[in-house]
Amino acid sequence: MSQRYKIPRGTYDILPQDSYRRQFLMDVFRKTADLYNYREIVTPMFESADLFERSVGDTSDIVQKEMYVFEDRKQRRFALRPEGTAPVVRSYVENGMQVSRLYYMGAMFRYDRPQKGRYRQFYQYGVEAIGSAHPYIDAEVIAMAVHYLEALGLKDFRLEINSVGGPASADAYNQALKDYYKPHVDELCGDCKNRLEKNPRRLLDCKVPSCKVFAKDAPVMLDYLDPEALQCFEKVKSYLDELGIEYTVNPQIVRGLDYYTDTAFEILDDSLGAQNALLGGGRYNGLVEQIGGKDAPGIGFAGGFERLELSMEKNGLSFGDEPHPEVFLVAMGEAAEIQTVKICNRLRHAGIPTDFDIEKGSFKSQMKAANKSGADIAIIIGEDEVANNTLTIKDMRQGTQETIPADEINERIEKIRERS
RNA sequence: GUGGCUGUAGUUCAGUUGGUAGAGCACAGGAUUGUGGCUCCUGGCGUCGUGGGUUCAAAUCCCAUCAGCCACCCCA
Repeated sequence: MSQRYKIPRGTYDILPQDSYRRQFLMDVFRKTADLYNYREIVTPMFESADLFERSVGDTSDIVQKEMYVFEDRKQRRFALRPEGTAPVVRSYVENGMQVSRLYYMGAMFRYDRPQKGRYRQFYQYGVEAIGSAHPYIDAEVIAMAVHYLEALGLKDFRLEINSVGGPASADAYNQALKDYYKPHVDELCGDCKNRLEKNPRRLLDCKVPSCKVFAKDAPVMLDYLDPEALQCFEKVKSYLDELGIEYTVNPQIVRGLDYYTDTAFEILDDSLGAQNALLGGGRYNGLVEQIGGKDAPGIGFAGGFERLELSMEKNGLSFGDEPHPEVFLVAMGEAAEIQTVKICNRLRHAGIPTDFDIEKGSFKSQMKAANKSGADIAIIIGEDEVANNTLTIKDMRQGTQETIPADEINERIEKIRERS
């Protein structure tokens, strides 16, 4: 026997019987983005590794231990994209785009240990609004995220926002944290000892009880914001209030990507388990310039479809209807088979989803197939029908049927469609 | 990268102190030779995740490995 192959770790197949669910999530996202006048952008699944190292940050976990890096045949270093913002900004710069409101959907890749809501290849939806620093845009982007979740029927999520300020306030705050934690270095866990030097903000997130004790009284980020950032944050909040969007300010939100400035936010669903972030985002006012473009502010968010599905299942929400044929043809005998092929073709070209099973032998098993297909209508074509140039139309829901002249088929189908 | 639990038919799982495998669902056919859904009947040799070890004998015990789930971590 030949080798049986297995799907790579941390990946999954979307099987045909489930694909309409993902399609539904994508359709609703597109419709929501249309409402806000955002346009889709599609970028490659891989980019220069360097792009992510510089933007996401080479001290971040994503770059340090989760990125799929490879060389091509000419020794160029590439990475499977671990996130969507850097590629979109790269395209924005490369194509000389002006003020842009963009959305995207697609696979992202991170080498991580799989668990509930976490995969190595996962699918994200996201938006980026580049070119405006107006605080309304912050609120609009957040509003769109909330709008999308509500359009799916979700309710049990909460929005948390924060501001991490610009580079100046970030430096001041990092210094304050270092000063605060320094006297307690010996009491911190190993991870936190490293964090103290590299990224003191992460200390606030530590789950180790002995470290948590200190987090409670640690300096608060908002106290170190420069006046401009603080004012901006206030405005974002008031726009959210005007839009009727509920939120809580959580000064401890720490986003794991280095390019974030000012507004940062997350939408969480606590019923999801350990991976409870439905989506997250924030401003990145220095990123465009850093990637080589003319200085321009930006803000965006990204979320994972997998977690959306978990949350929707948990709440028993609908993913729309599973596709099925409207008409299923049942043929008896060779002459009927040719008729069936022709009628099927005609119905399909008339825009009516139609099918039949050419493999099935007995009448009975064809009827079973018709039933299983979910079709509303079965059209039976047997020897009698061929001889008399008629068709038997059966309403599968009611169980009623009628034999009609073959050329009345379209109007009869129309009638039954109207009823259902 | 670390830890815990698990790995038997397409699927969900059972398998008693080691004696080389079973059920529900699904699927297929039939009861009803031109009528589905309900009911009943019939149909399962499946590398017992993989490799090695202990034993007269391993799905069952031991080791390794791979995979899944959950948690740490990180985040979507």
